[in-house]
Amino acid sequence: MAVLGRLKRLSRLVDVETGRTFNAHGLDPASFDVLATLRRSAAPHRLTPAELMRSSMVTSGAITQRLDRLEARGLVSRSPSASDGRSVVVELTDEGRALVDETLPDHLATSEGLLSALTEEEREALAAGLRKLLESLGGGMS
Amino acid sequence: MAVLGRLKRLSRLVDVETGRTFNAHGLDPASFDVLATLRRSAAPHRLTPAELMRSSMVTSGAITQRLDRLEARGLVSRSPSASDGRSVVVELTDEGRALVDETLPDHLATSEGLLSALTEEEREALAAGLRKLLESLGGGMS
DNA sequence: GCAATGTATCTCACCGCTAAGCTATTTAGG
DNA sequence: CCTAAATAGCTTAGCGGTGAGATACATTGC
Repeated sequence: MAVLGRLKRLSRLVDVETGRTFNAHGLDPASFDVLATLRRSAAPHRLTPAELMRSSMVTSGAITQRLDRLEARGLVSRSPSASDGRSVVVELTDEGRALVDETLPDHLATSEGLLSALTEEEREALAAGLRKLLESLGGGMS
Repeated sequence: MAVLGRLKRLSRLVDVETGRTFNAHGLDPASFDVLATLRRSAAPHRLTPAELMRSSMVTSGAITQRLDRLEARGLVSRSPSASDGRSVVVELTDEGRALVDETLPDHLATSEGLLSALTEEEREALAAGLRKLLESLGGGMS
């Protein structure tokens, strides 16, 4: 049972630490989440709000508002989908790509730092346990 | 690196699942957190807002508002501290104690269910990894 | 074809938290 | 003493999220 409590506390600590990195680049975790998801997608880094929503596990309303903010800052663009009249295509602007490319290395370094207490073996054991739990809960894409 | 992503997703899933249990008893996670912390404290289940704040890792403003809600529902009482004029003593009412006692078994069952995919050995490995990480991050009380 | 259902996105009211700042009280130092 | 700093709790503005619902378009089955 101590497992779930630790999981929660650790997740919170990780959020705080990674959030610091994002702030240093003028981003908040939610914005970085969207930008990084777009960046990870195949060039030309275009996704629909629905895809972003599934990736981020937030509601459609949250995605709309995140995109509003990012679009207002010129980091992403929204344009109507050619193939589906209900849909929208979200794309990283040059500025958005530059910002996420500048932030990502720092974020990776922060992540690495957070795990530095564990040996490679321990990390794998932890990752395996987490994956198994995620799979059992149908959390998708482990 | 997959570790941190899984950690976050799993933590979120756990929040959703445990939240369902709390809702079934007319509680939200934040309220249950306070009630359960009070219940865990030695009889007569009294703590100060500052103690609750440290236990829950939220800001003082959040505790004030949680207590406002709980007090309005008659689940806790607030009275001035006899020994420190700045301080307040929060205490479970009979009704609050009854509600948390009714909810706790369900919560434990839910928690157990969430971990049911793991063997005892796997749980211990996971717990050990999480504890080591928490310690390395100075998260306190592992 | 067309009605019924489903899907994609956005809108809006509400909610809980944070961060900053307030008041009141306690503690520490000159 | 008595001021200065620390601590306890509360207030409030603002933020990002949810959940319900609206709108528009797409798909399915008759």
